[in-house]
Amino acid sequence: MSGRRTDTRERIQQVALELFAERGYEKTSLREVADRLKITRPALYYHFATKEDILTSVVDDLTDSIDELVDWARAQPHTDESRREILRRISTLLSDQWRPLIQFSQVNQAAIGELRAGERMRDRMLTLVSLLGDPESDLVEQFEARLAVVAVLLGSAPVPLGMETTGEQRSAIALEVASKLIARDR
Amino acid sequence: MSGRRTDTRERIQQVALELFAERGYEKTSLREVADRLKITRPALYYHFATKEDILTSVVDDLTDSIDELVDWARAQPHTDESRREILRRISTLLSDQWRPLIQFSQVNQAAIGELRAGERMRDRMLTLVSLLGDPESDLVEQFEARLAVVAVLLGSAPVPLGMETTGEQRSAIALEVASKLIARDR
DNA sequence: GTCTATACTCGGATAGAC
DNA sequence: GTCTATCCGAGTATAGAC
Repeated sequence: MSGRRTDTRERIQQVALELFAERGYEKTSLREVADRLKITRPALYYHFATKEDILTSVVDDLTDSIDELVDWARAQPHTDESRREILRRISTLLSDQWRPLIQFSQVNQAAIGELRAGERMRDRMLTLVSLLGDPESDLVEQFEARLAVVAVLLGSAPVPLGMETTGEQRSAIALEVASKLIARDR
Repeated sequence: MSGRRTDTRERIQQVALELFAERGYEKTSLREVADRLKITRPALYYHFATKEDILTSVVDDLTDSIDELVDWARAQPHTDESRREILRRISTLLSDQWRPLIQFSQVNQAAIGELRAGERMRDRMLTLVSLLGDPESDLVEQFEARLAVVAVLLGSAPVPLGMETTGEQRSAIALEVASKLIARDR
């Protein structure tokens, strides 16, 4: 039943993600990917037709992950509390599974920008943001909703904020500021 | 007195900036740069020793531009009004001279990240941000100051905010939200 | 499903003439 | 200050064996 006999394809995706995030898509050679996996370059071509296909598959995975959150968010009522909960979930995902993915997508926006898959990903991101703002609301409030997501993203970035702050502290601060931005009943 | 007889060096920087911003540093070949200028590749090497030197020179120009603003900002009193004025100036620069530079630096952060010149640029950016926040203030306020700059940046980005909004509108909205973020006497 | 061997292309860079 | 000619290395990709 279990299907595939090897997990090489997944391992390629994982290593590619790491290297793309670290050194950028263009600067990463398939040589390095293969070496790190202790397989040969041509072996990669059994699993992916081109280098770009590897990039696409990684982007698609991130998009799927965003989709899950979007689906959940869609089912929520339009209250301040549920909006805050959406931000909380984004924050949690960011400091957990999404961390490498986000670093990857920021570092490689030049490469992702040219992909159809990249278009899809940006589209879902905008959808997610739109769920934080009431479509009825004015442009300022919509901008604040967008900025709230950026705030949470910024909170998970490895830029120190004053000396001796931990990542958890920054995330908490970011979440607090973001929540204020989307609070509507005041 | 005027010094140099040709402006080729400046034209190379300008074309490189355009191409790097459009298609990314790695994907831009010196062939394209030379072709667009109607000179040959080796001619580039008269003005710049390596491709990376071209990148460095562009980054340095941006850094100098930030420096000017930092110097001005340093001389201002620490009031809400002067902080708001700093944001206003950033916003103006962004919709004017800085636009291509900022797009360039966002698209190419993978490439810039590895440069000494990139380190310098980030450093100045952080300095600029720190001038928006009272160093005495708590971490939340410092984070808000940082987010205010990001807000202004976001306002100048070409992402539509609802349908039919002009760039000027978005900039104005961003500036308004950013000003609220750094307002302290409330 | 993975390997060896290899073809092919392209980009950065240099030497040296004009 | 710009050109022609050329080198070299890296990188993607394919053919075909195991």
